[in-house]
Amino acid sequence: MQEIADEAGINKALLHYYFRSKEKLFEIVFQEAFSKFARNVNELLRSEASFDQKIDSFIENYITLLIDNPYLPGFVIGEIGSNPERLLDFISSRGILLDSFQEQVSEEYQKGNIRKIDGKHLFVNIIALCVFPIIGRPILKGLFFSNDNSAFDTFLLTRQEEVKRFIHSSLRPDIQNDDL
Amino acid sequence: MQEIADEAGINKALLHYYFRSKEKLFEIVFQEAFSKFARNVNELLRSEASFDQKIDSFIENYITLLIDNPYLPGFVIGEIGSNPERLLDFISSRGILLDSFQEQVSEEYQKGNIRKIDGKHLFVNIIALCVFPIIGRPILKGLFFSNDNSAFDTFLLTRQEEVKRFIHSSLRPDIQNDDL
DNA sequence: GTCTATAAGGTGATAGAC
DNA sequence: GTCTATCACCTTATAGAC
Repeated sequence: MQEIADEAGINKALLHYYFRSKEKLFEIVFQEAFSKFARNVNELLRSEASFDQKIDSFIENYITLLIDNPYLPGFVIGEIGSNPERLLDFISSRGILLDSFQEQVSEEYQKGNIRKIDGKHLFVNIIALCVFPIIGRPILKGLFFSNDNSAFDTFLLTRQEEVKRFIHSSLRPDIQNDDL
Repeated sequence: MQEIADEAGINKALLHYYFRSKEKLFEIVFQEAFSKFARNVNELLRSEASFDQKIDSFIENYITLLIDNPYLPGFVIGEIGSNPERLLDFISSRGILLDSFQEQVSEEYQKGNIRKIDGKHLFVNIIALCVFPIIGRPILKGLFFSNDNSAFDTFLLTRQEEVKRFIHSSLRPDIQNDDL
């Protein structure tokens, strides 16, 4: 609270006057941050784009969102550690359209467009590939680029294409000859 | 410190008697936890196995390690948030053989065994796919399996095969017909 | 609304009896 | 080695003056 008050150029008492408690302040900030993400996912799942396009634009939007809000993942993970129930309630109530995603995955398989894969795993894989480098930034930046910030930013940007390629490449059906 | 003392059935004073400070205690615990991981990576990179086998056994060992030590990732991420320099020093001094990995990746590409891919991205991808479900456990467990623990444990086990498949499938060279 | 002052409780760490 | 008592400090939160 002290650091937030300093940053805002006011004092702690005023912060409590506005937000009543640390808990309340937290909820407000968290909801705002998180709903960006939920909106992103759900709009996409409902859209009329092809499955490939959906995956591409999800990855693009999501990595851009993460680059613009680099503290969000740490924030969410802290919440996972301290109060997973509240977080889960929050996510569930926003209702991420997971069932819809799983259906779309199995449809694509039946159409022969992708190999067989469990939608749950694919969902986890996509999120993991996008989020992890943001979480691990301080370490990866050090290991890969001797702490050069702009080199790491470039890495994150090339990563957008790389993750798309990685996912699509992995989803190719096992036998490609049908198409030739 | 209070919680640790309670868990150990002693009191805070004795904890300080043994470990001098919270900082010292932390370092000891962290080193022990982390070196399990570093050993794992480095032994593997040095081994004589094929590239495919190395990836497979890394994924297998790593996910097993994470299932057995589910608090490790949260521990490391907390440290990333609070003291990334110390963590980076620690990792660098242990010397994960990143250069060796990158060389092996480009060799495999030149041999035509895999598609072109930046070793850094591949490294990040593999770790991400293994670690993320452990970090996100409380949320994923709720979203996917209505908080059924054993269902989620099964998910993590099937994930070992799934991640291997995902990686290998994604690394297949773009044109497969050469082999036929 | 905004501040100062202060309450109430928790934290890491130490002193000192046993 | 192990405990109790206590310290100096920090945190969230409130009371009350302006």
